[in-house]
This record gives sequence, structure tokens and C-alpha cells, in this order.
Amino acid sequence: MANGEHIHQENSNRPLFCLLIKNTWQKLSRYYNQRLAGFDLTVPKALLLLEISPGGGESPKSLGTKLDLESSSMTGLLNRLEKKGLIERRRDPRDRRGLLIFLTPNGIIARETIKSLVNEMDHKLQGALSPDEIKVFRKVSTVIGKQLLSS
Amino acid sequence: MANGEHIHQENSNRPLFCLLIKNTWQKLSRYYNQRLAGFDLTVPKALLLLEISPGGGESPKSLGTKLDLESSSMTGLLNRLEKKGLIERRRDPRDRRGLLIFLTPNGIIARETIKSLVNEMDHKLQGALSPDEIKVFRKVSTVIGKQLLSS
DNA sequence: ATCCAATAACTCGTATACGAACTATTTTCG
DNA sequence: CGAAAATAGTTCGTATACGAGTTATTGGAT
Repeated sequence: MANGEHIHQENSNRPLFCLLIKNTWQKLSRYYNQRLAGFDLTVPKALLLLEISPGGGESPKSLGTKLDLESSSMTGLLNRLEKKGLIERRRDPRDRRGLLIFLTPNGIIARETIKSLVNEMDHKLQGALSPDEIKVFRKVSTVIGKQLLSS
Repeated sequence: MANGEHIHQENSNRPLFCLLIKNTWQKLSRYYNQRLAGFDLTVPKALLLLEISPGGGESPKSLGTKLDLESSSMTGLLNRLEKKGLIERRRDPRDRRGLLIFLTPNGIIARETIKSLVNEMDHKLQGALSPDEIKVFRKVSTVIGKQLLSS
């Protein structure tokens, strides 16, 4: 009886946190990808485009920090966006190791489209939930992210 | 002024829902993967192993439904687990299109290890949050998942 | 000045996931 | 019964992400 299997009152019905979050992300991702497919875009590409300010001039490193992506992941994403003619890589004149990323005219257009599309979807989600619920959800997500780093 | 850009009071500082959830999942995933690496496992493999009851005898289809994975994704996962000697595929005698999945003795051992490891991690997370917060978080996650299907 | 550590980006190999197309069965129906 | 539709798994091509290792460049320490 004291063998530990009743110490935490068993997750019985509840799915593991891990699976819950994985599934939420997967569903959200599929949903967004469907809607972005018409523009020949995907969630990661769209999120990156949104992160590049129309003025441009940020390094892949800096963008990767904002999106929490490794540099090797950035390289691939930037390659695909460059091939589609939405962004441009330029050498950083002040540090020739680095690059500066700029949106092309088409990239700027795409970004605007994505922006309203994603905002609309965010808004729809918020309509289905109370402000309090959203607040708690945001807080818990943040806590999870931070909590994991310190253990 | 009435041009719509102030209708929803701008997400100003808040990251988009999409990015928030993506980042939460990514961080969680990295964290779990690090801890599972010692067993030469990964999150998707671990979640699948947990889903196979020690008695076995479920089809890939059914397991895929529980994990919300396409059959093509299941094939790959099962291949990797089979190669590692943790599961076994058997023909379903009652429907020769189908398969039945069983844990090997090593698979059963691995599953037990994962189980306590994952429960422990779940527990730790729950310790950092209030029961109410967890409840709301679970609810919102569920709502998001369901909401997206119906639009 | 020179040598070594740090940094930015890239390459490579692997795992994950999807969708579309294909194969082998089974089921359904005319 | 026998053809057509449905179903289970697989294969294939693509996108994403990681980590380890590589190259080029910069910066620091001596």
C-alpha cells in the first residue's frame, strides 16, 4: 500500500500534461496550416515573416532568439523564404560573419496578409473564451516555459 | 479612425496565441527529450509506449486515434520502436488488413520506466501551479482543440 | 602582432509529422 | 455472386526542428 502508486492522486482520466500540450499545438498547427496553404505558407514561415519588421535589418541570430529557434533551424526557414522571394539576405557590413534579413516587396505584402489573417484567428479564439481564462492560460504557458529551464 | 485597426484592442505586447502555444510545446518537448535521451527515447516514442497497454493487442489505427496521429506518422514511429526491440507487430487474424501491436518484455520495462519518469515530471509541473490554474489551462486547451475543428 | 576563444551562419544526419498515392483486404450493394 | 467503395497500412516527398560538427570572422589575452 505504501508503495508509492497512490502518492499523487493518479492522473486517472486526465491526459498527461505533455500529451495535452502536444495535441493542442498539433491541432492549432493543422488549423493554421490549412488556412495558410492558400498563400503557399506554413505556420513557421508565417511566424518568421511577422517577426521581421518591414524595415528589416535584423540578424538571423536575433530573429531566432525571438522565435526560440536554433540557428540551424533558422537557416532552413530562411532558405525557403528566400527561394519564394519573400526575404533577402545581405551581409552585415559591420560584422562579416553576420547577415541582415530584409523583406522583399512581395514579402511585405505577404506579411500584411498574414498579419490580418492571424489576428483574425486569434480574435476568434478569444471570442470563445473568457478574458480570465485567457489570462490564466497565458500565465500557465509562461510559467511552464520558465519552470522547465530551471530544473 | 473607424478603419478597424482598433476594433480588437491590439495584441500589443502579448505574443500571438499561435506563437505562445508553439513555444510552450517546443520548450516542454526539449525538456522531456533531454530526460528521455538517457533511455534512447523521445517524447513521441514515449507517449506511444504509454498508450500501449501491457496486454497489447491494439491496432495502429486505434493507437493513432488516441494520440491524434495520421497513419503515416504511426508507421514511422512503430518502425523505430520495433527496430529498438520494444514492440512487435502481429497480423490481426480476424482482419488481415490490420495489425495488432504488442510490447516486448523490454518494451514493458521501458514503459514502466517512462511511466514513473513522466508522472514525476507532471507532478513537478503541478507543484508549480495552483489547482485552479491547472483546471483552467486544461479547459482552455481542450476548448482550443474543439473550437478549431468546427470552423 | 599573434594566437586562441567566442561567435554567426551553414552543413549533415536523424526524428517527427503531414498529405497524397498505392497495395491488400474487407464490406457493401446491385 | 461480383464490381465498387471503404478501410488498414505502407511508401514517398516535403517541411520542420534539433544537435554536432564545420568555416569564416571577430575579439581578447598575452
